[in-house]
Amino acid sequence: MIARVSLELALNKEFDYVVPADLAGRVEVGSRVQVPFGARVLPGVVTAVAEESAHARLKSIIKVIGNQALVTEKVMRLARWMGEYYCCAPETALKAVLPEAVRREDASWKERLVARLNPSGAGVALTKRQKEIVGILQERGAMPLAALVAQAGSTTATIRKLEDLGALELASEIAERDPHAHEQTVPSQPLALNPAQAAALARVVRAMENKSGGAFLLHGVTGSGKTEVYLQAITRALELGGGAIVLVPEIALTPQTVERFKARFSHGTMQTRVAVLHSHLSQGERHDEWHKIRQGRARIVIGARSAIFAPVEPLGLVIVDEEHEHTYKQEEMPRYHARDVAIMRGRMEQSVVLLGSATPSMESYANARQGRYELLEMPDRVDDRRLPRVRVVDMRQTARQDKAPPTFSPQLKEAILQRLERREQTILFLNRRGYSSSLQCPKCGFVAQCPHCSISLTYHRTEQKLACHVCGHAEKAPHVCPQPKCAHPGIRFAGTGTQRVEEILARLFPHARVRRMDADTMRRKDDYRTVLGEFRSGKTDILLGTQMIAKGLHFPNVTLVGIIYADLALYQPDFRAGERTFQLLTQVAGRAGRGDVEGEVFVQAFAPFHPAIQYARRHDFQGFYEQEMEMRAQLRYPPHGRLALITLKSRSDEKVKAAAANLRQQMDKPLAAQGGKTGGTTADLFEAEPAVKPGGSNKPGCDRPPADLLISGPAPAPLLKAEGFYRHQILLRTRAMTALSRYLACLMTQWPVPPEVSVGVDIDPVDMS
DNA sequence: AGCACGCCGACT
DNA sequence: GTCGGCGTGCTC
Repeated sequence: MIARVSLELALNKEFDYVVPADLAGRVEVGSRVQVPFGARVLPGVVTAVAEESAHARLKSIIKVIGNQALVTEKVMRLARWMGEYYCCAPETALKAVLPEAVRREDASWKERLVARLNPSGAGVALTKRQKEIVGILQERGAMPLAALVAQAGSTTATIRKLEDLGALELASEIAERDPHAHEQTVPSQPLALNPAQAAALARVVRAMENKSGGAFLLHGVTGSGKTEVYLQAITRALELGGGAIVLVPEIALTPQTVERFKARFSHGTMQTRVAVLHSHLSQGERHDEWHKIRQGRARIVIGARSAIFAPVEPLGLVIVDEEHEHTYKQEEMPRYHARDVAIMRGRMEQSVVLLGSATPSMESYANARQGRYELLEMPDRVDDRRLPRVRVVDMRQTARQDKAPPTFSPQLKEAILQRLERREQTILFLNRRGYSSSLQCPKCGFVAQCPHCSISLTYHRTEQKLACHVCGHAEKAPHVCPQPKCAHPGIRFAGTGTQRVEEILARLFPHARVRRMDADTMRRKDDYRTVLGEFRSGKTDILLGTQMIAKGLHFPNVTLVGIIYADLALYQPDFRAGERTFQLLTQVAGRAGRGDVEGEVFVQAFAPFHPAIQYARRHDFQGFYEQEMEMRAQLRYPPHGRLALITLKSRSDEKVKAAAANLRQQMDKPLAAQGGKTGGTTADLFEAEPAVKPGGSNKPGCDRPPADLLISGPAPAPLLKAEGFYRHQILLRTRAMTALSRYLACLMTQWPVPPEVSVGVDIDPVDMS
């Protein structure tokens, strides 16, 4: 027998190996194996088994890793699609599908010794002390050795002695690491649904019962009870014999979220294990959680991005919560979007996919409008709670002529004071960490720049350092202007960050208990938990933070939300700036008024009439969508067609510029010279796009680019230099992405990348910088 | 990706 | 005379 193996090298090639007789029963599609390759030994995945090979002189598989195929056939298919669509080597795609902890051979089950009574050792004569120990076991049944030692106040040696006497047995058992073992969950019962929730659930359930799959977009305002719909849909999926994957953005993957799912499913008749996959797990925990799923002992998976590859089988339901979140896009190869992979996986496995958001992405909403997804609307909050009243404060009027504008407008200051008096809580949002986003010398104009990136350094006052938020470079903050000729002692802080706001708050409200929550204060694993716990119990009056406080938090006593600079993101050179601002404002505003008292939101802005701000103020998603769509259509930006972004990098600006120009030339060459056929025939993410018809000859050679391809650039990347590399980009626009992917894959094999330059292709880019 | 083999410059 | 530069090419 022969096995075709995909190695962990992006060679775009598979290699055949002989399956030795003693491994014959253990090698199947999806098995992980170790094979000789040249002078080395490499791990790989079996992608096919065959009787013979076109290749003579085959080597043999050295060994099989794990005792079952680690990649299921379905996940393998998904990986193959991913490689094609995202324009990367199939090996790269396959690698993304297994967590490091599972791929690594050494990460394995943790074993521990468990003591239990030896039934045949009843008559053994024992000392008083020994009888006590045996007594504990009689009472408790089996227990881990370590626990028994602790309980009895004894030693391992004593217990070993009892084992020798035949009174008890010690056996090695797998000790499953449960990352949430210490958490107590109180069982939760399904809540009564309001009509909108019930209607949404009914449609999802019907699709699951039909077993034909289907994609849904659940657009529910903040506080409309999306999670309860998810929970009840999962319940139904389990009843129908399927498992479920729940994707949440990494930042939302807090113990609270996980608890909500465990509370519903870890108790009572529905008792099912919930596996959790996220970046805070140790390698061992991740290994155990994954195998729990693979072995079918956990039927519900909740996790970040990569949990979409969890080997749940059969997969009944996939939920993508906060579907618009950018963290679903992986920014390294393979640059996949977990939401889109979810849609594809659902299609391949006839699973129902449910995307949920209060502020859907333009792409998903357009897909729903065009009938590719079924749209489910939940326009009201549960229990008829009102959406908070949003007031926009024009900061241009607040700013006094000669002075820089204050951080707090009188209106917001007054509102905070009111809450402090009423013992209600406030959330303040500013999407900029550090003390100030730049340090400037007022005399000579010097601004501290990162030596490796084209960006100014952020001042962090607590550590007295300047830090680059792109590459992490840090240096000591100067006290005088570092320009030798200037050395001016006064330094101006431009662009207020959360650290500085914290300082200002202490001055304005000396008695208020303020907590700051951003990447700088959330260093340790349970910082998040602690700070939120304190806020919940009322030990904190004002919670100040960045993105990470924008979503999912549910605190009934929060009646005020203040957004310090609403238009920060609007000045970014990114066509999604407006969309991002709208989403962020809506999400943050949604934190207010989740209790009995109506919530109030103050949005401070220098561009108060910008549509993103105005539509957010009126909670008008549709209105925002319509007007944003016009801009997108004019510029042919998504959802009108799709994007691919080619980025070239080099330490030398000259080299990368020349390389980019050369690549563009290559792309402009007449198509005849490139030969080959046109169009895409593989499954596309959305089939309704044949701007290019399949056909033409099947001659080897490159696929032609789609007929509607629009090429722009090369142009310097918005962030020209990052981590020491100069970057130039070529932007591609088309409605036929599959065709474009194929063309690009081929182009990349044919175009010789100049020395000291590297090229990356990003399909459906999210971060354009 | 790595590690060969392979053909031209400054060293013990 | 050798050690070593990294240019092409192969790995089942």
